[in-house]
Amino acid sequence: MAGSCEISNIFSNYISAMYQPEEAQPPMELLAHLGKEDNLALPAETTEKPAWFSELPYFWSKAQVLEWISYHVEKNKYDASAINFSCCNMDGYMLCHCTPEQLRLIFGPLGDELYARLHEIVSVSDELTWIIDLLEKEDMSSQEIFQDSSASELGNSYTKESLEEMKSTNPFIQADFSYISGALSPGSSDISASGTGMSHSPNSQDSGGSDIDPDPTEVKLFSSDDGFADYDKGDVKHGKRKRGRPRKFSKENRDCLETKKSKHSPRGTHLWEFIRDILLHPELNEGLMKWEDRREGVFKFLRSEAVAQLWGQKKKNSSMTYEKLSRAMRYYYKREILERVDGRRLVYKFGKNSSGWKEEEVLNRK
DNA sequence: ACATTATTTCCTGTTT
DNA sequence: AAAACAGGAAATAATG
Repeated sequence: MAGSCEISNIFSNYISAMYQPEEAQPPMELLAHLGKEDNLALPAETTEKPAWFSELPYFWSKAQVLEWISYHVEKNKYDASAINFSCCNMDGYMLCHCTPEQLRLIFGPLGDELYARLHEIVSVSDELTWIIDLLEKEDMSSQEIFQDSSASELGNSYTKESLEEMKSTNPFIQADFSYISGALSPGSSDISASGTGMSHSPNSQDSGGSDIDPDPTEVKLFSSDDGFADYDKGDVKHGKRKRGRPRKFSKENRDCLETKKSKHSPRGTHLWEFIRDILLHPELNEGLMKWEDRREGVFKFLRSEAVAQLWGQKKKNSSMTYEKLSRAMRYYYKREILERVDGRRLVYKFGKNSSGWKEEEVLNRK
């Protein structure tokens, strides 16, 4: 009941929240707990989610960037007429690479605020993913993590400061970024640093697709008392599971029905887009996949099971495997979203019906 | 309520 | 022998 248990739940919640871009569960609630029960007033006015709400700034589209800017203009009661909006034609990736000076140039005094808020999100996400990493990789429960000396230091300082701060400044942080950097779980031994992308996995074997990842059935990210418990969970070993997509647990949606989602298939919801986005952000993908031929759109899975786990997390399906993911990939051949590359294991190629991966396209934003 | 789309799951067989 | 690859078949979730 006390600390550790709670923290474990908090993280479970947080993680599940992050891996689920559509269903918004206000993270403030969780953060408030971290901050010791309720010492912070919740800026509850988050009934509706902006488009940038659920994604990592790197992946914001131009429209999302604009929305984000508008949000801060409003919030700061800033005089928008002073802003040259023709200069705001950038996507999240570009935005993230702006210096404070550049932002100040475009947005005036608001530029500093924007820079601060932006990097708050980014840095917090990095730290969060570090912890998530530990949870996954070591197959530890979060209690264990927080009892672990070094981890608890990090965990605590981080929960207290960054989370609290970020909460007070940006209530919307609940990014989907985690799907990229969340399970960068390197080897099964090297826990050093991963969230910010430092180590280049030296092992890019030629055919060892399934490395490090712990047994998929062992991944227990979600604690059991929160509605995620009964969710199929793939009893892969014992009884046979039913065929087809795992059934959705539909509880847990009590009053959040008021926030109706208008967009049906938001960007990044398809497997090939997910794969593409990993490829497009090598600084975050920590050796999950790599381009074999950037021009031609040929790529390779380096850590196939890890990618599958990530995909599973995004889809809230803890029993995803590369085998199943690859079946979906093979269906893309017929639709020409992918082209066949035979003879080369774990290698695929984007087809004419895929988009957004070519260098030109990337440079011209999404 | 029904149809379609995009997977997800399972399986058997083949190839590397 | 262990992974991947191939696809067929069927199930399921979300959408239209």
